[in-house]
Amino acid sequence: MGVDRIFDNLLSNNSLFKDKKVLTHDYVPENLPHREREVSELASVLAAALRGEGRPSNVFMYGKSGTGKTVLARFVVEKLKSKGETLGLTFSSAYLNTRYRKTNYRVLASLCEELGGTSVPATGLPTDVVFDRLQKIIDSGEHLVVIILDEIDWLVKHSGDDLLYQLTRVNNILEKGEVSLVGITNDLKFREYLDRRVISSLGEESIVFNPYDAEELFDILRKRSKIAFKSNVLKENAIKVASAIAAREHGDARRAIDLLRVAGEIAEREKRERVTKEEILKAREKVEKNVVKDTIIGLPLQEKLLLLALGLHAKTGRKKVKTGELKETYESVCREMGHNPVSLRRINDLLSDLEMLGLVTSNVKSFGRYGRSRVSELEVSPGLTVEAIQSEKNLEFLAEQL
DNA sequence: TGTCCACTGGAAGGGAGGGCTT
DNA sequence: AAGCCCTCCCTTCCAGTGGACA
Repeated sequence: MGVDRIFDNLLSNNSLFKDKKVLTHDYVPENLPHREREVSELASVLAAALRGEGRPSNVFMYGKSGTGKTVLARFVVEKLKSKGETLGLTFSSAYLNTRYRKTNYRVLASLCEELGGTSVPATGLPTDVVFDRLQKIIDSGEHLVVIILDEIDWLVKHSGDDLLYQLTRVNNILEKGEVSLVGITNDLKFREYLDRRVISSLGEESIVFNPYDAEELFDILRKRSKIAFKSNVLKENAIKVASAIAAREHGDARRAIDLLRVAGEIAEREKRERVTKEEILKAREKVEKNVVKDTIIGLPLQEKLLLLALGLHAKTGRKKVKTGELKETYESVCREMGHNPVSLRRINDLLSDLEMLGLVTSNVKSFGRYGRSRVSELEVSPGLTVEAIQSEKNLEFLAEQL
């Protein structure tokens, strides 16, 4: 096939999608079916700003992944901004996921960038200087700023709740601007990590999100697919299957939407004219794999090496490993690859990280006379781990041995 | 009942990479 | 350019600990 024709084929191939972006994660729909209660709860809190009743309370939103917390927060804040506009009021907002920016410094830097459009150097500045900058930015606006902190548990587990405390207190210092915080977490026990003074000011209001059931998912998927796919492409039965699958996985709407998108892509590639149950089932496997793979690919080198060591243990049949044993394997992996191993103390921290990502489970267990250790276990298939890690060139060799 | 193992996890500090001030 | 101070990632040090075993 001539090079010039490679793309011809892909382009001429009649797409099954009408508007594919409707099936991506950052798409915010026109309305949020089955979340009317939550929408009105958040809206009624934020409405204080519209009524001129001063700063709205900080809000805390809990619920498992894919229950609509993130999209709802963005949705309501957007509505608030546009309603404000009609009343001649200005609001601004910032959205930040602390899973990827989990130090105080980086959170503040991101907020400065998003609210003030000024870039902050990656390191070098004292954190309190960045905090001052943020304060000035907010104050110069002379209006309410809504800060949405998603997956806020990552920040707190990694850096403590000092920053959160400072942010809840910042209104006392600000002269003109005001801040309302919307914290989002899928860790239902999150409160336990917080200092009481933070709970009392951050948890002024809280909204709990329950998982969607199969019927609700079906309805959501049907509405989305009407916009996303050309007519008669997606069979009703396929939507049923997708919603049933997602309902079983704690009602994760995001996963369900992924299923539709990937199923559509599979059908296109296989040059089908319809998306059926078959494609959904194929998509299911692929989506699961992709989530895990992307997570692993994004890992720092040392965590990948650790994961490989866990993979080696899983391969030899002893899935549960004490940290001491894991360290031996990990060190031989490092030797093989020509990397310097990190200390035992550091391994512990890395394991905690991997556990938060859901790639590993671990429990501290006592073996009485034989000491006390964390027992870790790989939660994903060793094969998939290797596949993902192979993308890192210099690890290929070792990965082959698994 | 006490001992003692094999760690865990907090605290402090070092050095690489970097910005700000003079 | 020098000197200072910062963050981030990591190390070193160490007190603390659950429970099998003597």
